[in-house]
Amino acid sequence: MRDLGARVGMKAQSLYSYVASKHEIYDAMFEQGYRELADWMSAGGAATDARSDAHRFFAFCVSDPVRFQLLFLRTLPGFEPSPSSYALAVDVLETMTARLATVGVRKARHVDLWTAVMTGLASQQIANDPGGARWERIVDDAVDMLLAHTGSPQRSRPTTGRSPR
Amino acid sequence: MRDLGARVGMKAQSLYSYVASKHEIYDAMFEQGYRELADWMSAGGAATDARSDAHRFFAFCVSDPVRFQLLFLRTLPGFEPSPSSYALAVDVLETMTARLATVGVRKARHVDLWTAVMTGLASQQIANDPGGARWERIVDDAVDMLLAHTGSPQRSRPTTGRSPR
DNA sequence: GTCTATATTCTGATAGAC
DNA sequence: GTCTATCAGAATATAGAC
Repeated sequence: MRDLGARVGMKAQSLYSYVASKHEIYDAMFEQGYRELADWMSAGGAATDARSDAHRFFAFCVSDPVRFQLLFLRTLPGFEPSPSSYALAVDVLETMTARLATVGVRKARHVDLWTAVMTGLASQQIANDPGGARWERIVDDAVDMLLAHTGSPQRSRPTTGRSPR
Repeated sequence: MRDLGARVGMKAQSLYSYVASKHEIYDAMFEQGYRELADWMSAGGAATDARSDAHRFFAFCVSDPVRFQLLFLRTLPGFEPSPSSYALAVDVLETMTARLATVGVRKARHVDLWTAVMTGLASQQIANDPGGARWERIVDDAVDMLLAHTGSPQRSRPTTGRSPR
C-alpha cells in the first residue's frame, strides 16, 4: 500500500478513501487484467490464424508477469476474485474458446489442453528465461502440434512452409 | 518463521541456531524438492513408458502445490536458489531429459516443449481445479500428442488401445 | 481530498540468560 | 540448545484534523 501510494503521489492511508481494502485492489486488477486480455485478443482481428492468435496470447502473458500470475497462476495468498470479477473472467475465456472453435478446436478437453500448453509455455518463459525467447521460439511448434491433434482435419496443417523438424 | 517454529516445537528465534536466514530455508527446500523429484522419478523404474512417466511427474507436481510453485514457477518474491542448489536442479532436469531421450525425444526444443506442457497441465490443475482431475484426465492425451510430434517415429503411437479420438 | 497520528499485528532477526 | 527479551521496521487499517 505504501509503494502504491508513492506511485500515485499519496500516503498509503489516503488510498482508503478510494478502496476499502487491499484485496479490493487485487480484485480490480484481476478484473482489469481480463478486460485487457479481451481487448488485446480482439485487437488482433478476427480469429483466423491459430499461430498469430497463439503469439498474441503468449505476448500478453509475458509482457506482464505479475498480471500473468494474478490471472492464470492464482498464487496470491488469500486472494480469490469476487463473483462478478470471476464471472467476467469466465466470459472472456468463453470468447477465447469461441476463437479456438474457429480453427476447429471444439471439444472441451482440447480447449483445456490449449490453455495448459499456452500458459505452460508462458510460465516457463517467465520463470526460466525472463527477457529471452527460448519458449517463445517454440510457440509455432506448439501450435502445429496442437492443431494436428485437436483441430479440424482441413485446418490442422496450414501450408505456411514453416512446419518444424 | 513463527509458524515453522511452532511446527517443530520451538520458538521462531531458536531456529536461528540452525539457519542463518529465512532464505536459507527456502534454498534448502528448493534443494530438497529437486532431490525428491529425482527420487520420485527414479522410483518409477526405468523410463520406458512415456505415459506413466508423465503421470508420475504430474502427480509429483500436484501433490504439493507449494513445492511446485517453489521449483517450477519461481514466484517467491526475492528468492533465488544458491549456485549449488541451482546446479542440483540442472542436474536433476538433465536426468529427466535423459529419460525423455529414451522415448525418442532428443531435440532441446522438444524437451522444452515437454516441460512446458507438463508444468502447464499441472499449474492449471492446481489453479483451476484443486483436488479435482480435470487436467489430469488429459495427460494421456497430451503425451500422445507430444510423442506424435517430438518422439522417434516408431514410438510415437504406442499401441495401448487408448489413443484419444 | 489528503494529511498526521495512531492502533494493532506481524515480520525477520539479534543479544544474552539459563 | 532453547529460552526470554527485545529490536526495528513493515503490514493493513482507522480516526480525526485541515
